[in-house]
Amino acid sequence: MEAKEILKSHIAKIVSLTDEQFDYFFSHFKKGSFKKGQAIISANDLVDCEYFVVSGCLKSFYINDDLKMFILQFAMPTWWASDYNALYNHTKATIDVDCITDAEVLCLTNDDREKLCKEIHNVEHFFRWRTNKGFVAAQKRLLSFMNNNVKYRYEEFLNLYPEVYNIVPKNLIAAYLGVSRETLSRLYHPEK
Amino acid sequence: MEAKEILKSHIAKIVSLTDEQFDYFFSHFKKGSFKKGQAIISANDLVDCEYFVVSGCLKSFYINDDLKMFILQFAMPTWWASDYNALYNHTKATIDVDCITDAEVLCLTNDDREKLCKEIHNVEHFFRWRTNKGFVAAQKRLLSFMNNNVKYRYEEFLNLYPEVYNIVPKNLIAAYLGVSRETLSRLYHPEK
DNA sequence: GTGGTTACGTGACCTACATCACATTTGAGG
DNA sequence: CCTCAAATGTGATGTAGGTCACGTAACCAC
Repeated sequence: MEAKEILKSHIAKIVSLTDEQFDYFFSHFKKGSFKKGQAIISANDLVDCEYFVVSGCLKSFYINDDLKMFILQFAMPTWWASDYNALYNHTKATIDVDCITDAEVLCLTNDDREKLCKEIHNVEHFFRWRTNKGFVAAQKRLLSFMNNNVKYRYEEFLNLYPEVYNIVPKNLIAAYLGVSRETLSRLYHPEK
Repeated sequence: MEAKEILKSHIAKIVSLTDEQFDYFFSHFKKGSFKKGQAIISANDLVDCEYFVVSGCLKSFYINDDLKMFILQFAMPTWWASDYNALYNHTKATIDVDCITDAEVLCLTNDDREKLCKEIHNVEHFFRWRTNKGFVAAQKRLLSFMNNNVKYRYEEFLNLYPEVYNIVPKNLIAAYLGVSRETLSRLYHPEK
């Protein structure tokens, strides 16, 4: 399936756009192809786009002063990624986005999104819906963080994102769970 | 200032509504008054409203099987609160919302919000903006959780929400930070 | 007032997870 | 098919923060 079709059916699940509306909407996206390991956003960049994943897998992550990595989000096909804090507030990136596998994405600038939201009411509805989802997911993850130990969170992750689990190395899953890779390893290889 | 004025100036910071539009918008809200300690949403309730705080302070929180409390959010005047997961997905509440102090709120049902978002484009814009803010804040908190120790997070909280810090007892702040009240106490009373 | 609930302080001890160190396996690229 | 880097396993040891226990102080409600 083409990038355009993938985006179209993704949007259609939430709002109805006429073909003309969708074509107009789509005309604001720019295709991008990236290789495994390649950076899409780097800390201190100016961020002006968000990225819709057509194929492959991205991660968005923060690197702290000790060079420890924390993964905010994985992004599989039909998911969106960016440094939303930087994007919305026109500040420099504090997080990185890069490719876990080769990936194709569709880029949409912040300005174009805002323009489209103004011009097409249903587009604004779509983006509101999407953020609502993201907000609820983030709150759930926060609660799980406070409430559950690593083992539970690991299994929860496995159930929630089996398709990610199958692609992503365990050290990255550890970085998503906020735990050391050693501890994660010991979880499913109980010593002795 | 009246509830209506407070809501009006809160909205006006983000979008412009005509007076007629705002009056119509406002006509969908129902006033509510609650006493300190009173529950607004209880786990297993059906949730059909979200709440705009006019005065006082609310908390939304989860109680786990060991009866330990985790605070998702405080809500001061002009902030919004609900069990958004339950509200958006029409499921039963898994979190509670109650009053830390006497409080006045404006209630808006989910159906009315959706109706208003459809009818008035700018209203949809406002709610998209609001959730964007919430999403970014939740992601920041998540990162801080993974990256920083309790002491740092406590000070961060203090800087971010000084007005909450002055109202709310420390055991609730501990529940927000996801830490035991004993540990929090030892932080600023370093034992000799 | 007084009694009782809620907030807060602090010591002793426990535990989940981090860190460091090193060995082993895997897999992608030449 | 080889090589080298990345991913993974595992032991020893350290530590932030939890839990339990108990005591004091502050604040209602009556």
